[in-house]
Amino acid sequence: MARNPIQNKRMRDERRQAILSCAVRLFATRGLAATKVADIAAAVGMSQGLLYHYFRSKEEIFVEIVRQAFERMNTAARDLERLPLTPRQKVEQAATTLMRTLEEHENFSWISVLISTASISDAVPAEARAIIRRERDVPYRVVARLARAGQRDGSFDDGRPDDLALVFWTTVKGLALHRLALGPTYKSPDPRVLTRIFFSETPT
Amino acid sequence: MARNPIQNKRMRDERRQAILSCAVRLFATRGLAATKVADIAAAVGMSQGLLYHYFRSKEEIFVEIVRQAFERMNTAARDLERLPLTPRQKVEQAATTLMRTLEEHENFSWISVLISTASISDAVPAEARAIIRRERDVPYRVVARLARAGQRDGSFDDGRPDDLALVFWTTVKGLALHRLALGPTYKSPDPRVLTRIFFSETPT
DNA sequence: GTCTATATCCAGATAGAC
DNA sequence: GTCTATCTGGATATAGAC
Repeated sequence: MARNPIQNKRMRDERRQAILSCAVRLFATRGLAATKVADIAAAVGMSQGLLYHYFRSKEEIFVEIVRQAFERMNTAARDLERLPLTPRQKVEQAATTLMRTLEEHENFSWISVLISTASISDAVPAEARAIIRRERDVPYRVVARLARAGQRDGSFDDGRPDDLALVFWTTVKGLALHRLALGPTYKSPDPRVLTRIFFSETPT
Repeated sequence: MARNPIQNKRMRDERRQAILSCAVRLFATRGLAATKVADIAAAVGMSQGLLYHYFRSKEEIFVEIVRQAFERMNTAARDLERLPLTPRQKVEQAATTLMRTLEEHENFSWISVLISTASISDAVPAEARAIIRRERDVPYRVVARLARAGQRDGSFDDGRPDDLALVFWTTVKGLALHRLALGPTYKSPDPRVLTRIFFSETPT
């Protein structure tokens, strides 16, 4: 019974995703170097040898995680920008969504921390570093453009748009870090602590 | 010519500090596991073997860094709290000092990142984890008390004090991360992005 | 105190049976 | 595709000369 080669590929892709999602948690909590291939294999429930049929090396797994993370994050940022909403509504939606995601999807925090630490590490694969350098500015630029638009239409307070975007995202990254440090105890703050960066009061 | 045993101890302590300050940078940028003892020894300019006359292991170096970092940070936080200033002035001073430190002393960012990542890692020595659990809340509590005081005397806006403290410190930690990611390009934002967490406008 | 040399261990990657 | 067994390199920590 010869199997469909397309189905074969799909099963292979699913297996690769399973490996990636187990590895994210380990890389984020232990770092690349301290994570053993044996740990990843155990987490996903396969032998160490088999793992090498899906990825050529531990580093390749890491690079693939970084690649996918930026793809999703930057797509989401650009999608938000295109929605038919006012700058103020976009910022409010972003803040609410981020606070909720932070609470509900632990995975978001893991990936955030993984990228954050990889950004400053010189112990990550060169290819990962290249992706990071190329992609990391996108969400900052989207928020900076939002800030500029909101200041133009008068609904935002003053402040350098680049500064505001910086504080916005560093707060999100900081909260992700905090969320993991606290574990299940964590409760996201009111989204207004984020929107307040851009405008003081919130009358609808 | 027999040497003074007190002088001997002082020289030994200085040497230990030199090792620690070299190791901070390496641990922060590579993580504990990826930092080789040989790297630390090379950075401080001694042989690998000699390093073991000052510390029993790589992990002991790490623990000592964490211990000293919390000692300094928490002392500074408690000192600020005791100054004869209004809550508003204390927050403004903290924000200004932190933004300036961030820009001028790269070391602050390294230590901040080291502690942040160590807080969520389960690949750090148990003793380091114990210190972190015991000490990490101190700065949050100081700022939360400040927020409460400022709300009582009417100079701060509303908002849950714990939320405000959380956002304050996560922003600082996030900026430290960003500062290292950017390198010399980095320029701190206006301190008002921090004070704005507590009160909207800044008339003297 | 300082070095060089080395014992020991452990993890990444591979080979080859099923 | 999946496993077990193994090769190999490299890093920690120690030993011992100076």
